[in-house]
Amino acid sequence: MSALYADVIPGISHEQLDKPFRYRVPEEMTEIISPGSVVKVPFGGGNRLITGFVTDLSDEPGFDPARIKPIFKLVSDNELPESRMITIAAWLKAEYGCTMSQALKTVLPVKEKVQKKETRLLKLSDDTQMVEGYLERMRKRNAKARVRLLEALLVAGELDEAAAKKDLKLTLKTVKELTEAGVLTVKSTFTYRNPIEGAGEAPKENIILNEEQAALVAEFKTALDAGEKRPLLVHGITGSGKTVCYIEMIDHVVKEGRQAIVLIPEIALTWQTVRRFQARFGERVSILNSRMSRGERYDQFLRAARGEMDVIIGPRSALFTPFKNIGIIIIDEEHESSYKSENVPSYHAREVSGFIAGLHGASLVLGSATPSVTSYYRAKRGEYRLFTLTRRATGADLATCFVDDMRAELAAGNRGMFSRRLLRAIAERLEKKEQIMLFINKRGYAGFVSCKSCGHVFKCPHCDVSLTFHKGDKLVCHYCGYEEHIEKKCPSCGSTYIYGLRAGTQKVEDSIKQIFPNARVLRMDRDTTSGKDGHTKVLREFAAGNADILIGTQMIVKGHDFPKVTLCCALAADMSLFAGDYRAGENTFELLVQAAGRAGRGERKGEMIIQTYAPENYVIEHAKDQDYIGFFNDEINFRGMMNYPPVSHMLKLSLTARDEDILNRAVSLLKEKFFSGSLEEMGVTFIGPAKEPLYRLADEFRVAVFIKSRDKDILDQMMKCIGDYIRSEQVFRSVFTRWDRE
DNA sequence: AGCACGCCGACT
DNA sequence: GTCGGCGTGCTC
Repeated sequence: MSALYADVIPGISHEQLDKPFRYRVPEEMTEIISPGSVVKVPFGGGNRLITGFVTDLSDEPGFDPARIKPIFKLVSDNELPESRMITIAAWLKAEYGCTMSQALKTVLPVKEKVQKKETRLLKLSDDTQMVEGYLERMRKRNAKARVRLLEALLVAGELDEAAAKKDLKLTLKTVKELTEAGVLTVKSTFTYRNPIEGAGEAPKENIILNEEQAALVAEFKTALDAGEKRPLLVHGITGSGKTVCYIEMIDHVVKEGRQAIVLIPEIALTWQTVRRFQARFGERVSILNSRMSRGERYDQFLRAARGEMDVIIGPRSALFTPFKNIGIIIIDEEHESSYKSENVPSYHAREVSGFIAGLHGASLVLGSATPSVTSYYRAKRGEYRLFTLTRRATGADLATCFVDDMRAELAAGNRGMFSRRLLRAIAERLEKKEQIMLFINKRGYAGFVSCKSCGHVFKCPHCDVSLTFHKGDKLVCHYCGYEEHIEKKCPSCGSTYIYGLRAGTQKVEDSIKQIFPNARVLRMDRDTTSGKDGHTKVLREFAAGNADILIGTQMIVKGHDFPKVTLCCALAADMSLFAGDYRAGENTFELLVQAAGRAGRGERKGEMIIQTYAPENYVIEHAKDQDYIGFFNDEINFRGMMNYPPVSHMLKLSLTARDEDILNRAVSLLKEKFFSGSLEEMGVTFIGPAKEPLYRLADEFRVAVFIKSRDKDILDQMMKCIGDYIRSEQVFRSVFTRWDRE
């Protein structure tokens, strides 16, 4: 289908122009124009030709046809970095159901800061007499703006143009005229900062790969040279030395004149890691992180576009670095949830990487000690290649892992929050002056209810996820909206000892201090890490040995290594295990294995203790043995049985409105229109609506519906179809909608 | 961003 | 009157 009209965003960085303008597509262009094309279009009254980016094609004019102008010319350089970014934005729009403007903001995050790259300094001419004369003439002519500027300059000598424009309310015209008259000179300087500059030369590392590592790098090189398109999943246990392999792979790619993007979860982006890359790539490597200003980040993008660097290391947004010819994208710790954006579009770095790698013909490498169930599933199906690293490069042993049944503790009369084994172990470590980490799996904790006597957890009969407690006496499923009254008695064992787990880090700290009054305790949570560097400060204190016990949420488990830690305990593993989310098992397994990896990084062997009411749960059992494959097999079974991703595909549509009635009306309209039997026959399942965990937030009401199908194409069509419907119906005008891919 | 338009003070 | 500067608003 050849489109008649194109949406063009002017390549002028100004907020008011950051929207599409409709143009007619001349016949000879219809076959070759596409979103991402760069064009010249007549713009404004004088029809001056400006550069624009095609964001969309359509058959409707959608604007007064008499006023639509034709595209002047197609700049057919689809190799331009900008053009590629628009192509990526167009893909984001289609894949995640957002608007083009939202997609562009994701891909070109600092577009409005373009002028920031250049600092323009205004300086008066040295010819004082001439300046005085000019000023006098302007005073007579009552050219207020010019007088204002000249007077300010006489006082200050030099002025920053942007600041002067703002403070003195000037237009660019005034400056231009003064420049032309010769009373003023403009000195412009471009500043590019390298965030890791000034660190001095990093010591050269003499890299010797072990057999496994060498095999991995060799495999990568052969596949790349053979044009292999499938991503490579590296399953390597903690300490197997994935980073050295990455460096070798990148080296291979850089030597071919191509660039590399390395994604790392922000907490893992430590100084030491950066140094290792710097040792090999020197000035040609740069980093991005959230603590850099927008301007600093923008500088990195400019440097990349100009070809001044080869390697960028950063969080998921580093994916949008405008390199000309990407050869490799690496996602380390690929299971991390921070790779999914919490904004709109809620893209997943893994999926976007696949698309970008496709554009550039680049290799995609994913690495993890506990791969996401999705990636491992794809590897098993042959969509990804799999490489396993089994040897620990450091030679340290894995921690011994114990599971303590808290039901048994209760039966034995222990009503405290620590098992007897844990208390013994803590005492022993304190004696030996070794360190201890205690953590609570709080992430995703939604307040499930269970029986403390037999461990029975109240679950949704339809979705097989834990029900969550809502005020009053209700238990609710947050996928399908199923509700039931809370029982007074356990339906499984008849005990009345039923309630939700509720333990905070504060309570743990109090309790520990009571039992071990001489122990030095550090607590890490939102209260103790208020400052900008709050948590690094706490972690540094602990690393320096200024405390015996570190208590916190899972954030203490990620991040740094502490060689003196020989005991790590998950105080309430069930909190994340029964989080009311189909990924609860996966998140818990990953967390427990990671925690076990924290214990015993030094020469002394470590111990890991898991406290639970569900010791027979497959997640806990496999975590105890640190058996990923065993866990995966059980987990994928569950996902398949319940039609959860990755076996099925799942979309979530969130609806938010100020008016509860309007929200209800909008949802029933959707149900009426789409929740039909014919779609069920096509293998599409609608679930919900269910109230979101925070149903009422900031005076808005929030519900969600889920759509599942084993066929991704059908789901994509559904998203488009529902999106069009929402845009066409009046009720949805005051309803905010967002899509999430699960 | 850059251009036209229209308002308002100063000067022929 | 009318010339020219400066603010305002629009650009498919």
